[in-house]
Amino acid sequence: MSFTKTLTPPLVALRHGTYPKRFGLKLMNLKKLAETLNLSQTTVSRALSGYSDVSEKTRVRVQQAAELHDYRPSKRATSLATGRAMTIGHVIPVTSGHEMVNPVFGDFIAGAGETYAAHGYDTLLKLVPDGDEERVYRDFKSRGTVDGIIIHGPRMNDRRIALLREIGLPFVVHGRASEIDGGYAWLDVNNKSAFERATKFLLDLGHIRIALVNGLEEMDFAHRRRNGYVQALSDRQITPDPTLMRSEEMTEIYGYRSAREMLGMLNPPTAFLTSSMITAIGVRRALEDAGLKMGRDVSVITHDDDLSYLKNGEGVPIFTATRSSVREAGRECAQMLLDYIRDPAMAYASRLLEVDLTVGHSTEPLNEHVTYVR
Amino acid sequence: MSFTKTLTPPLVALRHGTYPKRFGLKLMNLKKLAETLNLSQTTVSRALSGYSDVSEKTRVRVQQAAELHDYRPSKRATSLATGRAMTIGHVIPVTSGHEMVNPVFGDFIAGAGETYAAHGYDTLLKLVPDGDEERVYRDFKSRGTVDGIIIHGPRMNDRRIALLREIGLPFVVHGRASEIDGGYAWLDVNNKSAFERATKFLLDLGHIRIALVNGLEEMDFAHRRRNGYVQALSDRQITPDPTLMRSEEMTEIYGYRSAREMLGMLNPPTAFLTSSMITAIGVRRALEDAGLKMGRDVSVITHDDDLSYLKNGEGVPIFTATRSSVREAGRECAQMLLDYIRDPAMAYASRLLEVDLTVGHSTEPLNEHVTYVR
DNA sequence: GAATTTTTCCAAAGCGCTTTGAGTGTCGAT
DNA sequence: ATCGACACTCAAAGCGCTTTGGAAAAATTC
Repeated sequence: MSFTKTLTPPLVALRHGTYPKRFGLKLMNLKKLAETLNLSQTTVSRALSGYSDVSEKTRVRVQQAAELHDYRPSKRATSLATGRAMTIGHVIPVTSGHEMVNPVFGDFIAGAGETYAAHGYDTLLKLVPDGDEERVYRDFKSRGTVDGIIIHGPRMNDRRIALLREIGLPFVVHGRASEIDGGYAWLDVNNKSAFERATKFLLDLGHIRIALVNGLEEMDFAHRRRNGYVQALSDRQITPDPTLMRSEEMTEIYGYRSAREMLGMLNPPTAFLTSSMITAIGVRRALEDAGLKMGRDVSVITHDDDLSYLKNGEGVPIFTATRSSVREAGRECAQMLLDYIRDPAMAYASRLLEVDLTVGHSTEPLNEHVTYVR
Repeated sequence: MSFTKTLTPPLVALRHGTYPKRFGLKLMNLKKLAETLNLSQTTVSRALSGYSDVSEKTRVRVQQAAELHDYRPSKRATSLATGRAMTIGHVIPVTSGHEMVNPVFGDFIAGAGETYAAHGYDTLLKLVPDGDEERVYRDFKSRGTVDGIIIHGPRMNDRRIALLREIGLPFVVHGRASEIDGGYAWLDVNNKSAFERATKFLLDLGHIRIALVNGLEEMDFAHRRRNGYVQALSDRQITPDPTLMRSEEMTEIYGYRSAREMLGMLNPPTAFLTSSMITAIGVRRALEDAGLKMGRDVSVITHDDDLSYLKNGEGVPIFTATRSSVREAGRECAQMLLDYIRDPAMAYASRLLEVDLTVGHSTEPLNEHVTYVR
């Protein structure tokens, strides 16, 4: 009797023998532990789970034995028996062409991870090429890999939301999807208000030609930021100039290139509004290349996600910025999801975080006497 | 009969009812599918797994039914039955005080994730406070949560390596641990050679006072880089000047502060060697604040992990750099680990990646006539 | 056409846990 | 002595899969 497998991975993963010899013999399990203690599996299990069911004396005895034999219930078996994976999935869309892991993601997941860990949940990371999301979600659901997921980087009219509702997988959106009315849980930064305030701040300093170096506008957050920017200009009867607005993936290079191009215009901007610190750094580099001093000659405001490795200066910030901690957002999103998993009958929660507008060295009143070297 | 649980989470997670009603009824499972098809569970299972055991005709029939009912075998049940979790763990140490998720991590895991996905493995992310590692590893092992792990940020004489060997959990180290001889699988960048070459390059340009703005020196990679730097100087009969060497977490601020301080010295450095792009950007900012032009006045070389959101310029790089793609490292580490899990009898593999030294705008021959404004 | 091999299918045992429903023993109250 | 109440403990039934060891049916050989 010998069989072969014809299907190839990844359709079906390769099978090997049982668990490697090199890595130790069989582990302790509930059955053996119960035998050792002369107790039933039930009692041992309940003792370790802390049910009032079992006497204090027995519980202590069981716990000590468990410790002694380094026993912990198998996650696989527990989750099969309980029907809960005790795992949360994070799905990160990976757009081919410009594959990149958004730098804010690290801090977000650090925040979320704290919350999960405190509740006994694990974090599953899934990088998903555009278009594959549906397959992944359905897979999560039918294979029971995770108990819920967090959606990153929502697009404007994100199809994923309807999809997940249909599939029936608990989820919380980090951000929002415009044009989809309610019916899902989300946590977002008040992007519109943030950029409206930032723009007004620049206007108050006398700047009129304000450039917007935004993220990709199919991303919901970028769209909202743009709305805030346009709103502020309109409120002062200024017609937004399309040549001053850019929209791309927020890299350093993009900031540099955009600023460089705009500074080369006949009627260049006197202030920049950027969507990330990295991009702002690129803008700054372009300014310096052009012999301009940030602040004195040209003002810059950026959104700042308060990333751990990219603090906005010590004391007075380098950049005037609209700040909102993405790590904190992670913590809160995670809590929302866990609450929701615990009680799915709960109303959909949503939370809108206001930003701080902190003034740094990068903004000053309009300087009329800047010479642009072209 | 009513029981209560006395232990509190997270020691024991709260129990709830079965899976939420809101999220759909019971899913299709093997038993039901087999009934539907008038076949045994065995046959259905084997058909879906592609064993030669079952006839082509039946296999097609089964696969179509599976598709129709959106059936996929439960991951929980499969992994209990096979004894394999089909999950790889990534353990990221989180040092309290300066909690930060290293920015290179995102790209590394993007690379590793590609490899895992291609082999049907999931990625589990675990942020672990310093000192908790042992508990986490033992937990992984005894609960069977993962099939293997990748170790990040090895320290010089990292205790984790011996520990994991003792516990018997397959692992691959991203980096190395000096002073531990063999007996484990690793993949590392040739840090010593990289920094030795970079230093020689600067020496060849006439620079003598070269500052080293390094990562934390308890990190193995930083230690090796320093060795390379010292080696290059010694080879030219230059005694390393301790006042020109810094070692800290690689943030932008740190680069700025270090450069600022050193530029204020009586005998300031004419070139900087930094351990990350982010730090180099800080150095650059300090130079500009001091009215110096990078390249012309002061040279800078940095290590560049080739991060997706922080490319080193277009065309001619901004910074002369020792480059090595951390995403590629992720891919390779993952492959090593999977190979190892597949065949634990395999010899421990190791791989040393050489770096490219690419010349950019940030290095020029020593300029004797720089005026330092203090 | 009988004997043998090959192909195709299956019943049942396990993987290691949780949980239900019930049983035993003790104790104060009747 | 009997009863219910309470405190402990347990056997057994799942959870949803994979895999072993056959067995029946079909194809091949002699």
